[in-house]
Amino acid sequence: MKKMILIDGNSIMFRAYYATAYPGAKLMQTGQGIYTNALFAFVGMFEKIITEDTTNALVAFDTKEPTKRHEVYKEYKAGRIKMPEELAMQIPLINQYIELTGVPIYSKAGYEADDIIGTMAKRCAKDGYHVEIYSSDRDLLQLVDDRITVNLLKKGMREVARFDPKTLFETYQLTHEQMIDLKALMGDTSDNIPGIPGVGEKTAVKLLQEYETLENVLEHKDEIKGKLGERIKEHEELAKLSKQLVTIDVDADIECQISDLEKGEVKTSELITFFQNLELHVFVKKMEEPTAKMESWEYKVIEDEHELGKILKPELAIHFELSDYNYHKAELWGVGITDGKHHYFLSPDFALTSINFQMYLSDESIKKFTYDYKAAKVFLLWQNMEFNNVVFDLLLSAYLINSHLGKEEFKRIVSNFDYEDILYDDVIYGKGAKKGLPEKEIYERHIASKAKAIFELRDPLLKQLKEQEQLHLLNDLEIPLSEVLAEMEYSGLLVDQNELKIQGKDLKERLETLEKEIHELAGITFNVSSPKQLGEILFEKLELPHGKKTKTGYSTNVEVLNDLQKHHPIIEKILDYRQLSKLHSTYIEGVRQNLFEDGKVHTIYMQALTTTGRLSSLDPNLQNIPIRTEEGRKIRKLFIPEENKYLLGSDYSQIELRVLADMANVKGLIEAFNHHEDIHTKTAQEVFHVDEVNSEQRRAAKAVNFGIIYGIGAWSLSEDINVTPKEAQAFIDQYLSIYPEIKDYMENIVNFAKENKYVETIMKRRRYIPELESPVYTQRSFGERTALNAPIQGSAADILKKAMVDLYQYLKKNKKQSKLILQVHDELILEVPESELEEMKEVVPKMMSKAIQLKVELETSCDVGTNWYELK
DNA sequence: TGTGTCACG
DNA sequence: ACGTACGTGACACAC
Repeated sequence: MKKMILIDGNSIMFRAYYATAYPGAKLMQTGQGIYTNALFAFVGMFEKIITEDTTNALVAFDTKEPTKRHEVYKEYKAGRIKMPEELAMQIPLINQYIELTGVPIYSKAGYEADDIIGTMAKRCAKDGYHVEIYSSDRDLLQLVDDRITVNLLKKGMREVARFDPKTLFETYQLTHEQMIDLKALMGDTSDNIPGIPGVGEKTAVKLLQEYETLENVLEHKDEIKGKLGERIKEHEELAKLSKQLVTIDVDADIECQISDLEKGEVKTSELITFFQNLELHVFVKKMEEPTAKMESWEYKVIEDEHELGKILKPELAIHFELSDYNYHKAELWGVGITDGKHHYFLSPDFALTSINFQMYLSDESIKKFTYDYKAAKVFLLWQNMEFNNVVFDLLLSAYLINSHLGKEEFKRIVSNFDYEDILYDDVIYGKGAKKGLPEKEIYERHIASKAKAIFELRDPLLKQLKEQEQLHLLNDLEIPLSEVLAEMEYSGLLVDQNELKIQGKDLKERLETLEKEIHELAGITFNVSSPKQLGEILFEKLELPHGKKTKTGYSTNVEVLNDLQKHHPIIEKILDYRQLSKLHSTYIEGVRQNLFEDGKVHTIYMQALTTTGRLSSLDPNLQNIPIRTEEGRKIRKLFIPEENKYLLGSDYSQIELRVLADMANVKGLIEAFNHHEDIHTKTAQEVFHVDEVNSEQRRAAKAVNFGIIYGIGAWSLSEDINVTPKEAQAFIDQYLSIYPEIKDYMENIVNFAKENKYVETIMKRRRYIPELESPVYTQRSFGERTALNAPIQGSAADILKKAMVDLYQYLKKNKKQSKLILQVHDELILEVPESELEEMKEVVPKMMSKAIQLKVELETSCDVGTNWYELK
């Protein structure tokens, strides 16, 4: 039988909006602040309804105009809350989406979507179609018959309840005709339909089971006893009016024809662009799947040394496809190679055993292009192979052009440069537990296609880098840094396994004791690690005064707990428990899980991830090892140098403030720094007009100095230094009058950002700030703070990176055994043999200080120890 | 998978 | 009326 799908657009749209706009939810938005939550949920539902084999369908919408129902009953739908602005803004998007799917849309002034659906349903059923209606409005159940099925969306939108005459009767013990009378009797608050006051669903069903129809109920009204009978007699007219209102018009005067309901072609490429623009990437991925790319190019599988020998030459793009993001333990899935004209695939076995290939990759005089040089280089180091003289890295280049791209996957990066001949990794390999290799031809081609993309994007990206004056940044900073980081990661950091065991055992025991004590004090056992359970115990069972609440319950963070210390002895224990369990699970267990057979941890420095230009570290994160509390700091004893070596650490003193002093040309700061004054004390002296600064004053001055770097606000500063927002504001004003150049800088940089849509660092690293154009205040304010902070944080990152490259080259040139092993944003840690200790104590801090020439000196400190704990 | 929490610069 | 400092990563829990 021919199938016709009729969709109640309004009803589904509302359901889509409210499914994702529950109280406290943060509505989904694009970077520009366009709301997309309703669209997102609508598409999800729509895709389930409209499938590839749908041939006939219609989406019906209401219009704003009054309807016939308003004419007979002016209170119709009165009191209904206005459509939220956030939803109204999405209606054009939803319409646009439907149009792109090829499904016809219809609406007509004076008619509700219900009436359009009712009328078309009957017409189609008469014409021999089987009709499937989709809505979340139970009113439509009156349309059910042998040829019309109504599907009601359930709450989570995950499933639908399907009603045909049989299931309808099973569910309500009523026929479809009786559904109308049911509503007429009980009314409907959401549409402001009165029904008979005092009659609800239960009573209405009972009446209909006895008398079958509303008319028959009214006819026999005198038989009905008691209050109910009185009410029916009294409100007979209301019931009749209600019936008129709830009856769907199945013969509406609409010019929509069955022939108009043919589904058109999906406008695939436009739809992809639509989703891309609205940052709904999940749907973009789904679209890519069935639209396999035009196979307008061929690749060749290279299987022997002879063939390989013929294709190896300078300036090939080479892509190593690895099974896992953690390349220290990943396996190779294949290698893609291209010279721009011919494209090749190498199997993992061949690539890793070929002598020709090994020689080629390690050759320092042959230039190569790749994507994620560091990943390939480290992977190959584990295979005892080298990868040298890479002069173009697609990942790093894209990251420099727009630092937001670094977080994206290969496909999304290249598609940003309008290169579309690439599929998503998810689509090829699956994801999560299901990740694996598909058919040979599919993944070989995918891997070769990546090499092709690297090659073809090289020229345009280099051109753009040149225009943005960033070639230096790529060639002399990021690519050399990849080599430095590769060696650091591969070298790894040795862990004292005995210390790990001792600290682990100690922490475990103390945690068990604390847990028991906490349970005793609470008078009940519960999971102390569960913020939910803890909140209930503290604020309901123990009735402690609760502070702020979170989305899901009571807040139990350190701040809240500290304020509760005096109320109950349990709090101190909980704070201890929290601290120790953090140390145990994140650091002791974290390190243990990431230990390699060589007794070391091999972190991964993400070189193209942060939007500011900093590195980040993972598996394990070695950039957040505790130091602020003595208890936590002991974790640093786990990390030791190799035998007969020392750890040497050197860090910049207040590099970000110095960068600010330089970039904003702040006379007062420059002078203070160059006289080696304590900058916070100096600031306090100026701000408070005193010679002798007390610790409170210094703390406040320090908070402002920091706050300035983050794009300070009076409110947050007041929280930080415990004064009223007004006092904090006065404090900031005073600060800015002492350092007027900072005030100018703040204004200038925000204006620059608004004009150019980006800000840049000393070394021309860019960060685009789309939030500045957002209509949403919080987004825009965030953009302004970012404009202030990114150049400072980013320049400091540039400088340390430069120092790393300089130092690495020095060590290499002078054939030193000392090597860099850690970078923590403003400090470097090296492993140094005793014989080089004295030299390195000189060289390392000096190279860091001289990495760049600023208007202020870059001071550095230097410490040596036999474990990380001993540094500083 | 999202949330709360907390470790670092 | 509203928000309420920049940049990260990891863990446990709850759904």
